[in-house]
Amino acid sequence: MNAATDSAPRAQRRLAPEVRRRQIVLEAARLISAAGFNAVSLADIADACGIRKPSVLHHFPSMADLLAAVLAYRDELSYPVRYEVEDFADPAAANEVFRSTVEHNQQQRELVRLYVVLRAEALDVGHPAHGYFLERERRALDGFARALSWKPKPMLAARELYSFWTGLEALWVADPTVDMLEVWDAFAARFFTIS
Amino acid sequence: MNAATDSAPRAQRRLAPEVRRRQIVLEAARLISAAGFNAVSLADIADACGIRKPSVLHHFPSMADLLAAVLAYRDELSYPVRYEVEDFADPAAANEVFRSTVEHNQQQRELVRLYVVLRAEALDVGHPAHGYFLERERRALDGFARALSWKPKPMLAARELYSFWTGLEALWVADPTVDMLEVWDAFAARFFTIS
DNA sequence: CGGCCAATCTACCGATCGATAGATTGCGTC
DNA sequence: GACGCAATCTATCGATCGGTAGATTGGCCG
Repeated sequence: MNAATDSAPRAQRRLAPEVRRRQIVLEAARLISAAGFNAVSLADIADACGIRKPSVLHHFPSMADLLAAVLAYRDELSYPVRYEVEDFADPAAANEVFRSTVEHNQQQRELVRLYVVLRAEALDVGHPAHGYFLERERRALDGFARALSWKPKPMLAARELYSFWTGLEALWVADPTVDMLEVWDAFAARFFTIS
Repeated sequence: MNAATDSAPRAQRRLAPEVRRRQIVLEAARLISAAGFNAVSLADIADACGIRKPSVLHHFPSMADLLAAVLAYRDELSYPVRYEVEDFADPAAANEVFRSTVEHNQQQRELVRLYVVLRAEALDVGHPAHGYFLERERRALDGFARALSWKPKPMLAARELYSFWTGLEALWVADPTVDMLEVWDAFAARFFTIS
């Protein structure tokens, strides 16, 4: 009955700061993506890591700091935003860039869910991630508009594409049986044309 | 300095149960649409109504019951779902029905925001509104597919339309300067065609 | 092997959470 | 004008919230 080597040991286990910090961020991201920031407590995160509340706060001064670290972790894992770099004279090429991102995101359910859940929660001006999503949304729309500069009204097209994009992710998060690529292709077949 | 007739009086004011219940639901809907159910407390709602916490619980046994009443109130105010009744052999007619709903929703910012915020929060299986949105989403998609039965793949088209629809509402909630009708028309010009 | 730094702990804080018990009082009815 | 129902109140509960203070101890370095 010795629990010294169990998966959830009682003994005090030390980890290198960077390792522990990483673990905390990963567990926090997992919990927050499942239920939202407002529904996750310091104790929940500590439990998930097998440590106590003050140990979490030793690595992150406050819950808001931890959330910031989770958002930074999310950015770090996000698909490279090629639509801000490349040239998009060719609609078909633009389509392929967006399409491959959809393909990539379909392998990252937790990260997409984190985005969907936090984005809605952060609509509140008082939410600690409000500013983050304000800025991120602005940059995304600008990038989309640049990638759609061959359209008559690039910003209008960007809003249309961004609406469909985020809506599709939300639908997929709610129902994992949905094939995002199939729905994307149906939309893209009409959207990525010069006419 | 007598506060007896002030807008926030200290004196005990009685209201007819149905009136008080209505007030509580309205204030709860307003607060929840702003910050989400998880961010609103019983005390917040009581304060907004100018009463104490136990008085709120006198009319609604628990917070979950109050949330259910808020959702029922939302349904009651929602635009009549004509796409479940009418015949949609004509794509242009279908477009007009959806379009008028977008037009209507653009006058109901708080209600739309309530939907957007709660929908994301309720992705969590443990959320008190989880079942509500599961059922609602299913019915919406079924209704959309029926209205799009002239499409080669009605359910695929329904998913595409629903993704764009909800995404557009989310974008508009985040940025009220967006003209939903303009973006809708850009999408609909390509979507509601037989080709 | 001894000493030090820091990762983690126990214990606790005041505030707030949703909810309950029971007293008060507004108000319609006879 | 007295009665009784019920809408509202005060007071309080135990649990939990994010966060702090200070003791403990693991593990590296000399």
